[in-house]
Amino acid sequence: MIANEVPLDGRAAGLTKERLLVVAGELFADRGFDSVSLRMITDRANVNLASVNYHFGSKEELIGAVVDDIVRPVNERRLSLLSLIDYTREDPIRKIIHAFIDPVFDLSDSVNDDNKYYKLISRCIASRDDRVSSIIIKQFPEVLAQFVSALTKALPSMDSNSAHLKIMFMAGALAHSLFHYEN
Amino acid sequence: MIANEVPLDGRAAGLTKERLLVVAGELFADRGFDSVSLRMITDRANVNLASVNYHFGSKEELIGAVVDDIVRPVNERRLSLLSLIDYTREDPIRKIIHAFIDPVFDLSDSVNDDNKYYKLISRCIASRDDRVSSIIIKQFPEVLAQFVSALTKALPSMDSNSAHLKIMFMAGALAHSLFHYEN
DNA sequence: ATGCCATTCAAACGTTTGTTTGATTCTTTC
DNA sequence: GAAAGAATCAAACAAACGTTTGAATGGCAT
Repeated sequence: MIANEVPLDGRAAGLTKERLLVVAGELFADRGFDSVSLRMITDRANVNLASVNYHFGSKEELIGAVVDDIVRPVNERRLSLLSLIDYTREDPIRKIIHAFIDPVFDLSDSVNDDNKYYKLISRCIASRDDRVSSIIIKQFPEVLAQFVSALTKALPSMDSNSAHLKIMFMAGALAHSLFHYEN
Repeated sequence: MIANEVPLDGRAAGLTKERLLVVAGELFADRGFDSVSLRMITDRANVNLASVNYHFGSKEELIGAVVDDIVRPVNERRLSLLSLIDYTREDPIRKIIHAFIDPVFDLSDSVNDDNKYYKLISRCIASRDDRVSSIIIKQFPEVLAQFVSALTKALPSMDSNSAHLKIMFMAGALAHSLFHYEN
């Protein structure tokens, strides 16, 4: 009576959907998005091949879900840290840099087996693949703009083009460091 | 009589082989190695599909040939510049850095249409794809070792692990800058 | 127990992939 | 000019891809 027309989404455990996200993330991290087939993913996850299209619609949307799951919390934490900066106090630039970099390393080790998230994030940053970048591009321009704005606020003499380049440079160095990080 | 059993390799012009290398390089730079099919390449090059396997043996070996053509001269110039450094004079570190970076920009503009070589080199550096890295890995460890050695020579207080990381960091920043460089 | 609905499953779909084949064309050598 | 060999071509190959289908399964409310 109270709620009979409620959708009741998370019906039956939802184990396979979650397992797909985890396994797909591991494989994408290790081999890239193109080289990993749905059959590799479903075999390793011990689920049926069709479940990818059932739960996500397509491989492309699976990639989007995996990437989004990883990138979103990092970017949210970045903006959160950035908003806390007091530009009247000392060394705001150092704090800006930390606001960009630290959230990547805040991922708990249990979730980051074999540096999975490091590899995955760096694959996203380094990718010029239209499908991936169009997914990340939804979030990153906002983040980029905020950091450019923060940098010009901390260094009024710097124009925004220059700030833009410096943030990208930092992102690239970070991505590469993550990508080739071992042990 | 003089030479009847001589192989005479470079027989008929070899136009298609060269055209394959050029076109494949352009496409690999823009879309990555996996996403480009042999049919894309041969169509754009106006050659027959089978010519790839005829001239190179396989797609993998074509990738190897394309990458090698681009990376080899850059690395050779790097080592050449590095060997010229006089460590008793001023600012050897700056020269080491320039020895690593400058050769990338020495590529003539005519060969580097649409930043093709920038994108391609950065794809190689950023790639964890086994096929590509196993090709580059043949050259790069030597280059890396030489630069680590140079850096520890210029900065005796630095251990080789640290030097190693710094070179990789520089390579990553360079790759990312090249990759997202427009105009 | 029955009907309902979300989920899982094996099997097949049509494409596209890299590769191979056998005939044909062109160039070179004697 | 004839024989030989390298290079090109259209066509087909098997394998792998993402996706779709229709039946089987499971739990839940009635």
